[in-house]
Amino acid sequence: MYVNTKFVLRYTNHDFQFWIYLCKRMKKNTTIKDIAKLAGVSIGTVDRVLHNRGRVSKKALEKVNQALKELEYTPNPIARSLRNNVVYTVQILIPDPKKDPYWLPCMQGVTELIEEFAAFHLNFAVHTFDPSKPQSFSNMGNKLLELGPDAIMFVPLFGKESTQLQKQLFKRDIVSITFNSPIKDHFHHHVGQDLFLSGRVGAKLVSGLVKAPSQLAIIHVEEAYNNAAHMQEKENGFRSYFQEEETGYDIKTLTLKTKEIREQFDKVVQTHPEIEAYFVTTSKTYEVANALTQLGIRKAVIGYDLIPNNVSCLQKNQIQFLIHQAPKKQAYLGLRSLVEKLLFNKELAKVELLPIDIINSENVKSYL
Amino acid sequence: MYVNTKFVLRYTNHDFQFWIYLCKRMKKNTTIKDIAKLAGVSIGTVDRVLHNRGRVSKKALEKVNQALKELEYTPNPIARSLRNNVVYTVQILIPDPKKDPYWLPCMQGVTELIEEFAAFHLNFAVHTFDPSKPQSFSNMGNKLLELGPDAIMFVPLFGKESTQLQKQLFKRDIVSITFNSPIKDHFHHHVGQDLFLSGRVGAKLVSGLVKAPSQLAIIHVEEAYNNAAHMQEKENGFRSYFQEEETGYDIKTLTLKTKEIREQFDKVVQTHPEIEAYFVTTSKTYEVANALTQLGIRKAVIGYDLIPNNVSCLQKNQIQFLIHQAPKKQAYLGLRSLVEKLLFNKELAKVELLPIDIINSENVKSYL
DNA sequence: TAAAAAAATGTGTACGTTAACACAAAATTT
DNA sequence: AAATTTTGTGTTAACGTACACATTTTTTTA
Repeated sequence: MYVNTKFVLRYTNHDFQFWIYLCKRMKKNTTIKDIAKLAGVSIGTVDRVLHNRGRVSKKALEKVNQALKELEYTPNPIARSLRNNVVYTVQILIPDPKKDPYWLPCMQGVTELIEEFAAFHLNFAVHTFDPSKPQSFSNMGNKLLELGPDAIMFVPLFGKESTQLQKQLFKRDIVSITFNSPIKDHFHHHVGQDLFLSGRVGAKLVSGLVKAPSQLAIIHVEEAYNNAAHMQEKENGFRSYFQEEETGYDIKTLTLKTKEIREQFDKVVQTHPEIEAYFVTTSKTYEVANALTQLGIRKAVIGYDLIPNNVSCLQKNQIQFLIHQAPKKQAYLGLRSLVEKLLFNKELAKVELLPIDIINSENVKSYL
Repeated sequence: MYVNTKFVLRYTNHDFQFWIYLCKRMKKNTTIKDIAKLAGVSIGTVDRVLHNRGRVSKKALEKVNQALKELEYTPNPIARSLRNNVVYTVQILIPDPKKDPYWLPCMQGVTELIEEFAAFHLNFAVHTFDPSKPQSFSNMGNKLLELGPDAIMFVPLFGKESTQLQKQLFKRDIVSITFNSPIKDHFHHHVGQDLFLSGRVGAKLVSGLVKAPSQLAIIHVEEAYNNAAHMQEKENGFRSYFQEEETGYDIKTLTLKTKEIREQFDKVVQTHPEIEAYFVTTSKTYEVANALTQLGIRKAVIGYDLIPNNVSCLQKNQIQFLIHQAPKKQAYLGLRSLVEKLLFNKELAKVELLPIDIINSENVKSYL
């Protein structure tokens, strides 16, 4: 990232790669002053070149550019931030954690980042929307646009509405990043997980717990909002594993509605007693686990997310594995990328995929 | 951490906790100037009070302290760092990655951190020692002491030698942090994993793969260096799980020597064909997996660390699970804590325990 | 009581970047 | 040709902290 400090990375056994690295970094920080001196102009002129502020003769421009090239100048972000009275505003839009506890960790991730960058001139505001109402998302999105922030991070829970917001942001040159839910037309930046791969991870876990031949079920729990794409990716991954790696498993896909989940699931168990393992593609995993427990049936259950209900089932061994989507980490890293873009002009990655954490009753403590 | 910036954390539904947070943070940064003004003295006097440099009258001292209390002053680390000509030196001592690939990621973690803090006045030097020679550790340790660094991070691979180094560091008031290998007498700071818990995680994974009644084996691979404590903690955790949570499993503990591992292990398989699962407490897990493959036997194998040999076995399904000790993350976080202590006087945690990552053939890609 | 010494306090400058400002030279317009 | 605008350039004052040095005040000594 920023190279402008003196340091030594020594490698006792003279590993060459590390020596090169060392040498490259050991040079003294070049400042705007050095550039000015070498180019034979004043620092004011250098600054005008650096910021494209015009009022520079062709001759001076060339000399400065030459000097810049020779000395590999990188601005000192510390000095810049100290001097700069520019206060960047970052708006954050996430689903209301009160409607779905899954989003609570995002708040924590955001808070953590804010504290970390407290020394810089940044202005954050967190806004929430109702995850069951696309209209709520659109409304808040428009409000944020009116505030004219320098950057926005949001959860693109609704495909159409998100794309629309994205277009507006693009038009206004507002840097943006999304996290958690993937968005189809991504000419933008995103932090998330490879959902297809996470489906495969679930499949592998199931195949370890339940030996072939066996009947498996994928359970989609339909939320009020449409995260069908999300669930479908997981299903595709899950199925791909069994198609490519193992034989002897038969897989059913069942879709349940959140509100009638108990009745519907009881029916599933009655009509398909042969199902040995359930792979639930949402954080509603505990619903399946609880239903099975009440029916007095022990089957393998694998699902998503460390929300309290799921963790509780995990610890009672009613769920064998959970896949952790790490919302806190996603929010933290997304916001961090955004801030580093603003402050240090660090390039934003198109997509940043986080590791897929496997959680069981034992390591769960170490993640909370 | 540092509170001195203006920002707003708004929570649309007026969650009170977040409002309080917001209010607390919204106040303007107080500077040394504000203090001076309120106390009716010059900034020089305030500075002398802040740094206990003496030459301040009792009256002035009181006034300044009063002002400091009233305005909740926190120094701006940015400005401090810009001004400060103090260059902190940080020495790092880790086992030579050429002798054991496990340590290579540490180098990467260190490098990453160095780049991140490039804008500050820091001076890093990485040194290595031979993980099979305690003498090598002691020698390098003494050399580092002579260099008189401001902080040291090291891997306390050898108990006795590490404690000795620790004492010297303590005597000289050098901030230090250890990582990866736990050290017994820890009046110091440490980043690592709960090894007992990681043993339990392994046990839980085994119990999912192999149904009771069944025979299990814990394999310790003795390294040239003594990490017996390390392995013992994992064994204790492993056994505790089966004592407390499940019945019907019989567990054998076997200790093999690295050099004669093949012959020794073949004997184990011959004399104990009933063993259904192997829990290997070191990164030499691939040795067990390879031996089993050559003998044409399929058993459950669970072990430690994402070194290339292990990953390769994992992908060929010769190892079912690996527990990731995240050496890169450990090195990165340890060094980061150290640096933040030096630059921002942030308090060092006594112990920082990282999550215990479970890796299978599918999610392994997302960790590399 | 004056001079010298000691103590207390204030001032100025630097860190590197940024941008307003001043000023001269060149290019236009009147 | 004079007046005005445009353009190019250098100077300087912040941002907040830290410390050397200058200055003032107080105390001690002769």
